Amino acid sequence: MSRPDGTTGERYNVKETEAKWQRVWDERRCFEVSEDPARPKYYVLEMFPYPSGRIHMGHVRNYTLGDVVARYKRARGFNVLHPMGWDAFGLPAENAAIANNVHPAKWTRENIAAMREQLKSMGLSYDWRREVATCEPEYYRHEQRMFLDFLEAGLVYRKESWVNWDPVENTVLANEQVIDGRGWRSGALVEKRLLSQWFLKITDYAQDLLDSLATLERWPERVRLMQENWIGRSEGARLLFELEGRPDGLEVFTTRPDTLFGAKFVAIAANHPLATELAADNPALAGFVAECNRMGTSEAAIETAEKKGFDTGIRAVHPFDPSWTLPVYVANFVLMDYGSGAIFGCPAHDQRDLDFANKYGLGWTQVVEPVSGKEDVAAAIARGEAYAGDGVAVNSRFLDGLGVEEAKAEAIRRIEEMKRGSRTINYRLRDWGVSRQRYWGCPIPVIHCESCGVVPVPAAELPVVLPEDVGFDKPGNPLDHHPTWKHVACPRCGKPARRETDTFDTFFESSWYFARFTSPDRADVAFDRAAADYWMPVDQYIGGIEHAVLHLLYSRFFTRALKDCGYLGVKEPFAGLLTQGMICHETYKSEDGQWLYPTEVAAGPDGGLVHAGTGRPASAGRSEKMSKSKKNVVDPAGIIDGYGADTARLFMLSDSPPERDLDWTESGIDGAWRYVNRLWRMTAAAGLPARGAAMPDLGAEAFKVRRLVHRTIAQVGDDLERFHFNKAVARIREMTNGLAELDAAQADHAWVLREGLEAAARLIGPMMPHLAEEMWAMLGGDGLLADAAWPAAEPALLVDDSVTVAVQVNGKLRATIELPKDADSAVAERTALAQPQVISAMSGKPARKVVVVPNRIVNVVV
RNA sequence: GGGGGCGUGGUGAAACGGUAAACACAGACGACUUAAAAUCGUCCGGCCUCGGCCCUGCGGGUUCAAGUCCCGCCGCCCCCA
Repeated sequence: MSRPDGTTGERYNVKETEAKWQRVWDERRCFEVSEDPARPKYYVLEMFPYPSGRIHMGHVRNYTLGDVVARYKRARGFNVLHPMGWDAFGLPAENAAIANNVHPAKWTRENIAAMREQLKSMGLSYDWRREVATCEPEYYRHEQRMFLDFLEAGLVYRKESWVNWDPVENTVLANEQVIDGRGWRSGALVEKRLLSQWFLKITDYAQDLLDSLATLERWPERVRLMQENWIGRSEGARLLFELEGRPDGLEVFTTRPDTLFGAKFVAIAANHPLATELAADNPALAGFVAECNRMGTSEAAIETAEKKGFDTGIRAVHPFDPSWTLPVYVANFVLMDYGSGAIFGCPAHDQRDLDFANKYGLGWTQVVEPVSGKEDVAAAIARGEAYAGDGVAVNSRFLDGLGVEEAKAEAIRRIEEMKRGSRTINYRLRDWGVSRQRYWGCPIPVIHCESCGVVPVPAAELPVVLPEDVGFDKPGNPLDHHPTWKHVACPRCGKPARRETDTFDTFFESSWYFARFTSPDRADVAFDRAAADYWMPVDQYIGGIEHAVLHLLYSRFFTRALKDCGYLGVKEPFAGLLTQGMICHETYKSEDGQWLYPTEVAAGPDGGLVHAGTGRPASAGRSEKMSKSKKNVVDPAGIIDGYGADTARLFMLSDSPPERDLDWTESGIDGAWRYVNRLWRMTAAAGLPARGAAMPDLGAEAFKVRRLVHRTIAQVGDDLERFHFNKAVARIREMTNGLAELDAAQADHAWVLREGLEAAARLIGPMMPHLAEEMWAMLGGDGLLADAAWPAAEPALLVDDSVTVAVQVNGKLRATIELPKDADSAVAERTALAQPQVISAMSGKPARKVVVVPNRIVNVVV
């Protein structure tokens, strides 16, 4: 396939043209915006990138989608805010520092500069004046202030807590950063450790975060579902089991109080205070506890592990029967942070409890009888399957005969009556641990004093600037090793004290950046309230589905917290959300099974694939998400350099809907490239009448195409409103095919061709802005296309005066007929029945019924 | 195990319950060319007795009409366990 070769004349010179228009937009400050109460605002935001140093195809797709929306809304008259920035703190910078002996700050800033240039080569309509980088004190000083305000507002607390410890990264991981018991980045097996940590009270907002999901109508249903599941509200009861021979009781959480009479044991978490106490003088138990602590804290890890327990010898008294006692086990499947860290086990109706009871010979009693009576609970239990379904209480004294829900209510009522517990709502969501034992992050602005305890850094002393003179030669946190930084005087008593050396989880920075873009220059406050009130919420947020839970949930929480602390006026940050699919590519392997880059593979002489360097055979595997590890990546820089930004953008939009995965193919990009050139050639070809020339009388052919042009204008607008970019592209191509049929030598054709090309330029404007601008200039358009209004279709041309109506006999297509639009049903029926194919299909039988859907179909039933 | 989604030509995909496969990619043939590339044109789900018949993972159902709605399977993907 040919690539731009720089020749002038008949060829479209992409490089020069794209650079030219980028320069013009820049010089004329086309995309710089400010608040304008007179105009409707529209805030489009793409998830800001981590500055790894190079953009990848996922970025190209993400930012193309955002740019189409931004440019389209601008053409529609909105005051569009479209900013870009850098999620600049994080581990890779420290890893690079260790590996290459380069300071994280330098590494990050250089990466930002390189990526900024790459983004600029895409021709994105950002207001670059608003660029922020989260690693700069000008940015993070505000979040230090927020933290102090949250502290003040009671939204922050510090506690000793069991954490997921990644032994490779030497840091704490959030539960959601632990996948299958391993660190999400390092892949190392996660351990449990007890550390003093800062927590944000996201659980205070659990109910509102859940309830408000219903208001997020322009969010994908599945993202809302994922958040709902993540928050994990469950209703149940807390109840007290007294312990024989001990003054204290054991508080147990259960969602199934109706199964209390099926209880066979009580189990507590390995790090439950009672377990800790008992382990102190019981080495065997201490050993068991230690074993449990080596396991990850994730629910999945616990679920897949073999159920194990340790009998403490203590007996718990059944709340409904003082003479009935149950053994108390320490069990590895009970979570300290869920509920109260203690459960009672009902083997007949809970799978985990049954597994456990079978292992330790604890027996079972059926207390729920399935209503249908078809299922044999005893037989199922014999097979090792607990019955967790609905039914009626049995063997349960005063609960007998009640349905599961009624029995739950009655059990709770009795428990409350006895003052042994109460109804509770429990959430799976836990408070957000934000402390990280890392250097390249925002310092947590507190000071630890021997006499005063934890003292917040006074607001006037912010920001606590991350020192840059640190070394990475020792393991652990360089802030700890810094000779002077952490030594300060206590702000309260003046005695020597030390700074907190932990930094914030980097999800902290990304939880408010969207609002910072509304007033990035304000040094004194995080947000100019008027600007934030004007622009927020983000009207359309676009990014990867991988952030469906974490980033989006933290941002929703943060926005609420900021609202409650007087920073913002809204509680939901993102009114609309579009989650784009991944970019996939075929994978390749050499004959010895090594992954190969697509550029290392070539077509062999016999039609198969070969390794381009060695000529040895290679093989292609299925298309998978582009990843460095599988080498199935294509560098966007090379594509943009070779084909231009417009070609890359077009390909990103044309073949698949945005939320679906996109297969990157060489032939696909070639196809996009050919179309870019086709449009340019059609425009460059001579013979068009002057702009604004009066419309001549149009012949049938010209009129037909003109109608196509106007229909396309209308449809593309609809498609873009709904983010059906692939359909918009298809329709524009269809229109182009129509325009190509015109003969510019005929005056009426030429006139329609000019109108059609102008329309094409305007319609492709959001998608291929450079080509559009060039076409607009060639066609003699006024000013910049970037500033031009979206075209309007002539309504009269959108209605056809005749329509093709399908004729079916018994639901099978037999003929199509041309009818005047809105023809009378009787006319339609008569015409349909007169069709020879219809008559023959009816084979002489009378029509029993004729269904006429005007302008669409006639169905004859015989 | 629970929840959600998807399943349409060789491929990516279109299709308010109303003419399945628009628009592309790949492929085949032709025109232009000394030739190639580019470009332009024609064909392109299957079967076929050329009149038709069958086609949206499989099996049922609702409807005048089902890719679309309902039920049950099978397969794949995602999330949670």
